[in-house]
Amino acid sequence: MGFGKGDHLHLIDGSAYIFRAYHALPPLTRKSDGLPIGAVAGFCNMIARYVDGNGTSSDAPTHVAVIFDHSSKTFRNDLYPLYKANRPELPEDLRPQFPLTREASRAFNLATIEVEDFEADDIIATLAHQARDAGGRVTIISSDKDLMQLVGGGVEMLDPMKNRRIGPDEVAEKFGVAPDRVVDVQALSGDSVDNIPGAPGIGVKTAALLIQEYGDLDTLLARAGEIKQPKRRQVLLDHAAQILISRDLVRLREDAPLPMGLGDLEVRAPEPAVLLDFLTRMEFRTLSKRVAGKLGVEPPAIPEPPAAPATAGAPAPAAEPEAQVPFDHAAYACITDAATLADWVAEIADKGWVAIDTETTSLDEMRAELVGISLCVEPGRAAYIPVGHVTGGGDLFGATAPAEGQMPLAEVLAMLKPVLEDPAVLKIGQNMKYDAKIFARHGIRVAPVDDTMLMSYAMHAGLHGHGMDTLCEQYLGHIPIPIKTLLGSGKAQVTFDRVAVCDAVKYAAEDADVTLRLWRRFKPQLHRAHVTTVYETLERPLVPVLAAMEMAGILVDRDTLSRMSNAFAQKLAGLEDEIHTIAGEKFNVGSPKQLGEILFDRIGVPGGERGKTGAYATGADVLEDITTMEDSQPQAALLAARVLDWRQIAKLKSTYTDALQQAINPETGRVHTSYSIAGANTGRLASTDPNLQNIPIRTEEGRRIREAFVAPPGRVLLSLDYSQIELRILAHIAGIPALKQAFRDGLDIHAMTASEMFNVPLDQMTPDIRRQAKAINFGVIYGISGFGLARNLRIPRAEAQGFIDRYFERFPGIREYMDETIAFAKANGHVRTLFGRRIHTPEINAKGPGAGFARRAAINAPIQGTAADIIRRAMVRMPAALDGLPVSMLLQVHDELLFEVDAGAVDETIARARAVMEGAADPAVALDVSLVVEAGQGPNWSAAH
DNA sequence: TGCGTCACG
DNA sequence: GACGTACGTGACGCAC
Repeated sequence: MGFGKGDHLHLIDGSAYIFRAYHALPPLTRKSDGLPIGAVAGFCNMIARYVDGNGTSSDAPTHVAVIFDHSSKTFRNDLYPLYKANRPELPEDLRPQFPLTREASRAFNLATIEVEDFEADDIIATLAHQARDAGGRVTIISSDKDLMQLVGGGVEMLDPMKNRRIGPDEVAEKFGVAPDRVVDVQALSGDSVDNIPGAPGIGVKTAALLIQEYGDLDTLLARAGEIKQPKRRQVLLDHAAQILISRDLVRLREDAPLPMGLGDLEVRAPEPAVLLDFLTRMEFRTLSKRVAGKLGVEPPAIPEPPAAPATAGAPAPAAEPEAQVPFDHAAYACITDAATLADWVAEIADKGWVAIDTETTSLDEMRAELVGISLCVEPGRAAYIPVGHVTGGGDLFGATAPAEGQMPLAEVLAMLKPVLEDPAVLKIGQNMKYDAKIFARHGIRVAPVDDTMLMSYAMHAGLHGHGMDTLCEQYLGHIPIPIKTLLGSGKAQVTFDRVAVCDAVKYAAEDADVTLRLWRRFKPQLHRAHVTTVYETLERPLVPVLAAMEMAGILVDRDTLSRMSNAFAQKLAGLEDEIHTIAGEKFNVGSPKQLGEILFDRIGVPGGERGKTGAYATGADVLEDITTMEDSQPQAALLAARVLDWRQIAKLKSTYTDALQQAINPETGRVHTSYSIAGANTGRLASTDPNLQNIPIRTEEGRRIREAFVAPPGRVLLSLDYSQIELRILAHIAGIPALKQAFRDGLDIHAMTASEMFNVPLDQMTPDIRRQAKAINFGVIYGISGFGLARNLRIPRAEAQGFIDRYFERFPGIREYMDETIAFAKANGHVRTLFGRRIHTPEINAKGPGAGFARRAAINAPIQGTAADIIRRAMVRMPAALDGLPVSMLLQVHDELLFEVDAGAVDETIARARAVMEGAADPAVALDVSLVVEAGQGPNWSAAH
């Protein structure tokens, strides 16, 4: 018994495991008595996976311990009473699970350590220290950044979720300094989670810079007076004591009194009787069976409680967490013959649902070729049907041949089509719009569908992304096989058809498996989150509508773009020469860094603010200011003016005239964008590849790009857009009588605002006064601040604040709306639109500047989100309303819908589409303000406006 | 890959 | 009283 050179100690951060397990799993209870055991179940699964992993690892530990926090109060509370003071209260159903997790750890025969008055982190630090001194190696199984200070000299970390090793390089990447200086950086930057104060206004990046420059914290504090930036200098001088306390709080103790020595931690196999007894008492059926199988003993019998009554529709949540059915890649089938596929199809039809996923050669659905299809009908049982895999391609000519043993694509599709189109079989996907488009290109109309991405979006917008990897990790506690491991990355990246079939099976089938598990979890949660209506009316029905719009695409005239590109190229060359002459030297005009150095260092323009990277800011607002310095800085003023011209043209050329030509699909001759439904937190769509929601319009030169978006002969483009929809929604939600009346009277709303605020009669309104009022109106929607308005209008801050105060005075209701919205967000962690869409605001109760962002976002979200809901409702109803007319809906630009229609059907289309749009809130919400839609038409998008 | 910049609503 | 600030997006080029 002992520990020395060649030994390898694993230290498992048990407390972190518990919290991870608790949050990853639904609130499960023990069947027989209702004891909450979700966290214990998750904990056991993680430990079981860990033990299994060691069995097959060539780098298995010789010693291992699981470390827990003893209680929430430690010596750090004596150092700083507010330590961890803003931690939320421990959930009621978690506390009783703590002793059970200790018991679980012991049942797996793992040394289990906790020490009064010390955190788990200190015990880990102490053990790591001892093991290192003894000449052994240490792996800390945790992703807690607070442990990163221990890395180095034979100690490394392993992130158990990402299965990623964390060595000195990874620590340096996170903190910007070597592990031995991490404490210094943390002392400066503080930590809002643990309520460590640090130095106000200094984050990790600034802290790392300072430590890099001065070597260590003590030197930095001793020489703080030398710091150039006045704010930083003052902060360090004023808060030295607080920073030193912070260091004591973050520095881990290496002298925790331990109840055992390293030698006592030798790896021991579990005692089957002890472990199975524990699992049996917890009533973990699946895990008991699995563990018994591994240990080669008979699984224990656990009496099955009486079955719950069957419910209609979606299946009830699994009795045990989904994680209890392991993701076992070996259990996934590869379907290569018709008989097997027929069995699967029969089972799908019988079950009434299937999770489905397609593998293709491209993310662009309009160009992607189908490579394989995966199916899953119950957790853990999934299959992959390869149809388009190839072999070869490595030689000079890249010749390939179809991989052997694949069913013909046509036969597979013919067999699947009946279930895919069967109204009684629900097709479940993750981002189904993608798969539906692939199938549509093969003549299959997939319906009905459910989409786990959209379910998550309806429930969790603002909390996290909704991609499969995120959802799987968050809700299933599992990291799916990264696609990169199959395709590689960068230059060496290949398309999915080049992946060996046996590798593809594991990856593809797992995706369908994950999707099905997510669906079983999310489906019953929708109504508990009160977002069933949102999902059923604003998300799910939008999938086929958007798929049709994207497949239709818009006709773009390549010649027009090409001519414009050439003209831009000439103009750019001329401007570039001129700019170089003015500057007196050649430089890259497109480099903000080089431009800044010329303006501020060489020419000597006063001011010049540096950004995060240390380069001067040279944004349009900065350059515009410089153009006004004709008298004092004539050279710089001229240079700035020409650079602004150059930038505008360069933007138009690279982003629009050049890129759009690339985006024209060779088969259809049209441009097909892709809308992300779950991209923007507020409910807005986002357009990508290419983005057709930011085609220029504000300047004359830019607007000409829209002339390249055309209708084919005999047809016209038709644009319908909501007039002032966000201000109308504001008038309704905040209940502003003057604003509502103005909309009823059909007034120019910005002029009315100006008149009301500045006491100018409408018939004496000047464009400049109206412009200011317009900025204030928008400011209100954005969660106005004096600073922001001042910057926008380029007026003194006090004056801007005066405007805002007057606005609140003249339009009572706005202030109340803002206060109530923020209070709601603080109490509930989310805000809602008029149609019930939830937008989470997790930062609203934060301490730092994040709270300011969150407050403004919370004010804006119900307004922007309600507008987004309204146009979604219109879009969902549009196909039925336009049925029979020779028209296609092509694009959505937040408050505008663009159609392509036969010239003879324009009036009828306008009438029907306008009725849908103006009535889109009905009958769910009766708006106090009517919605007004303006229409325009023409041979191209510019003319249609 | 992150940042600065700029296009849109 | 200080903090940093208009809301929501996506794409491009530069510099690392």
